[in-house]
Amino acid sequence: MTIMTVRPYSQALDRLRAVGLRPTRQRLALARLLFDGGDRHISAEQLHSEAMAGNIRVSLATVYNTLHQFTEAGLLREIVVESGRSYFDTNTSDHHHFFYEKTSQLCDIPPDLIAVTRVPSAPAGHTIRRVDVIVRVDG
Amino acid sequence: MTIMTVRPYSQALDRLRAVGLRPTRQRLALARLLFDGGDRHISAEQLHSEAMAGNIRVSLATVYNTLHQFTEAGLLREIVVESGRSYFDTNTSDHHHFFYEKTSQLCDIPPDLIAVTRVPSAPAGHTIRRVDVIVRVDG
DNA sequence: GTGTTTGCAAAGTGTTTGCAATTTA
DNA sequence: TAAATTGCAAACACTTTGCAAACAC
Repeated sequence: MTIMTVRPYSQALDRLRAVGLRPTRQRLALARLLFDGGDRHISAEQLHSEAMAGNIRVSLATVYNTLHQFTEAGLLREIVVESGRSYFDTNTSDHHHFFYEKTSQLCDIPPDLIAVTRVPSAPAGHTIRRVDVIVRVDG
Repeated sequence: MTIMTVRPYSQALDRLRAVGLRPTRQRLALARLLFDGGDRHISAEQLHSEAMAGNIRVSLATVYNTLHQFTEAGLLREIVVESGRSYFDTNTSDHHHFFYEKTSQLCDIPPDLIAVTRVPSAPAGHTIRRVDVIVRVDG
């Protein structure tokens, strides 16, 4: 039995087309999970579990590949806060993060709530790629 | 053949005593490698290699244990910049980092060269543990 | 059809753990 | 000697890879 639900329009297909990634079943399904629910911070294993829960057959290897392709294409931003696990942020605009160490949860800090001033210029021969600010909170 | 060199006084023993860690041969040797050469950013495997190169017999497991004990004791600070590898900073004072993505090298940014202003207060029920700023540069 | 993408299972990397043997105080 | 520490090897968690089968255009 299949229950059909009316869903809001998904931007997944558009996003894939915009960056020139072939909209395969797996990529589309993952893109929907990632982008149709507002800003998310998610690990590969979490995304894979969600896919399984939603009856989307995707291998974990494909989830990893897809997350990296999306990141390279600029649809995602990778965040490193714990050694041994990567998170991917669907919000690719300029902002920073709270990290709840106990629960391993990430939470956006809007750019107007925090400011890094006087960023030193990059050492000779180097370019600043990004400035990451992680505010680590306990509890 | 062994070449003896005159070395400056090592603070390793004092540091271990100060934090109440039993000064075993391994801990002393690692503390010397860590603290007698100025500020360092080092991974467990790197430290283990240095120990081997210096004819100090320490197992990798002990290097990991020791790094964590030192970190808990406040002698080191752990820095996460790449998923899958931890670095330990012998400089535990308040400062931030350049991270050279190509070479995976870390470099201190003195606190007076960078400033995070308007750090948002921690969400209710939480305390800010630390604010990490990573300036990622390529090359 | 042709080149791309997928899934699987195996391999890889960095880290942690259990426990007997050793060392320290 | 009693308690803490070490080393080993196995276990771990997460991630990547190689390659044949499946898929998209």
